[in-house]
Amino acid sequence: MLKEITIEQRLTFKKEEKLKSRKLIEVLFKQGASFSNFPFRVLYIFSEKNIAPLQTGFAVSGKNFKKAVDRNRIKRLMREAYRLQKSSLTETLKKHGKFMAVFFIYTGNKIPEYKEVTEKMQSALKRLNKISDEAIAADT
RNA sequence: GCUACAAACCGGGUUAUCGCUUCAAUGAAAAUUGGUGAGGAAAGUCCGGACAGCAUAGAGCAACACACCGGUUAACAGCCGGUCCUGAUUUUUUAAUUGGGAAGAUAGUGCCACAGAAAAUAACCUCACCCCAACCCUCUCCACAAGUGGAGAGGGAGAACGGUGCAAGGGUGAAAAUGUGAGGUAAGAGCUCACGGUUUCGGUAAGUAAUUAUCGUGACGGGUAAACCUUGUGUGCUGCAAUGCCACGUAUACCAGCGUUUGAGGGCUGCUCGUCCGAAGCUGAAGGGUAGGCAGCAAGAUCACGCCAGUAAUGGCGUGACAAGAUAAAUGAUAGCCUCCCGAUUAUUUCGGGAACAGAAUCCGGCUUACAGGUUUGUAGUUACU
RNA sequence: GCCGCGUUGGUCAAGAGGUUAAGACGCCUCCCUUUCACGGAGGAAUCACGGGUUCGAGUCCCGUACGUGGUA
Repeated sequence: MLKEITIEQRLTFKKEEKLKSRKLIEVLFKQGASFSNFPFRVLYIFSEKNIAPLQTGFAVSGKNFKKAVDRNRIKRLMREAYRLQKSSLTETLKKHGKFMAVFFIYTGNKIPEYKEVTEKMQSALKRLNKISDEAIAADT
């Protein structure tokens, strides 16, 4: 089991997988659906054809964290947790030719521990997985 | 050695695993390999530049900034050295360290609450003297009701008003016309004199100069220019979201105003001028589209070391180095060990917690603010040893 | 990134360098009323913070903190 996972794939987070298009972000904020899973608020939308099946962005409010150092720290933790756990969602999207844009916003007002971020990210991704499954089922 | 102060510098290290940015090589591609990757403040955006556009960057006014002296620089309100004034600290007290200031108040205007006679023209009160009415005393003459009245002369007394002196004094107040003593006077006064104080000008000595010392001469009329202002010097305006190019995409409908050679409007400046564009549209309002890429953009007032000039800031020469370039924005995450700090336990140790301030966005020179801990140097104090 | 503007009771705010810092709404205390409301009397401000100029700063100057606007 363990051997298979390590050989199977590399857990990367490349430039193509980052949500960078200003236009798509605007659409996402205007029309995208959302749910909140404290301390995250997650926005998502099924998009047109794109260079990668899943594009993601991360944000931290400047109101809660005034120092750039703190914002960077939280974004890095979120990115790391996402990178290590996103594989299953990407796989299902790939299989069915779906494209998705997701945005994570940190709404808490304390700098979190890495452990906490991983746990919460896991549950958030699970929920996203469920949503995409439902969407695929509705299509077919 | 310890303590205090000041200056300069450093501001975690290492191993493993998994990632990110960018560059190079290989490859058809996927990718692989190798290099590379935050700061002293990257911060605040407070000054000064470089660079770019605006006409070739022009003129005047306005506006803004600066202001002891010398040096330094690409430039500055910075920095270095010095002079004077003023506050704070310290038993080196005629000193040291440090904070703040220093063009002009004799160019003009304004303001100075309350209190006070008065806040700047010197007025007012008070004071002294002169003039002088009432009044008092004495003498002479006249009248009669016989001790009073009137007139005149002399003397005393000196109110109010007025005149002269206009100086000192006047409970205040942050601030009131140079302080003390003597002379002088009707009373007084820098009115005069002596010793001082502040200061203009001139001479001499020292210094590049600010200035200092000293001599002579004159003056002595508050404060405030971080009030307006005057003088001198400087600044054209806008900023890399500047600017140039490529790609993609749309639509200018309706309304209002101005104008069509008699010149609307525009060229990123508050106004005026000048100048250029403009042979017909322009502006406002409303609406539509795009918000992708490349250049700018990483070799420079660059950094490190050494030598030389200089008190220093800084400059010159030589050698070596190439040292982030992202764009919803990389420079990281986890674990262990070492180092340091705090707490508990304490011969050692062990356990728990923590790792200063803080994250490039066109680039430099400064300033300001934040900063655990450490290193070095200098000065002062103190103690011990030789 | 770059360029601006502001900060006065709980809130909205006025305030030519000069006595004890207007006003409105709200809050608290007391009076009136059987009680509530209305009405009346009174109270509450480190003028964001730290320096400086001045005899004297909410006001003028410098710095800091916080808030806020514009800009492809």
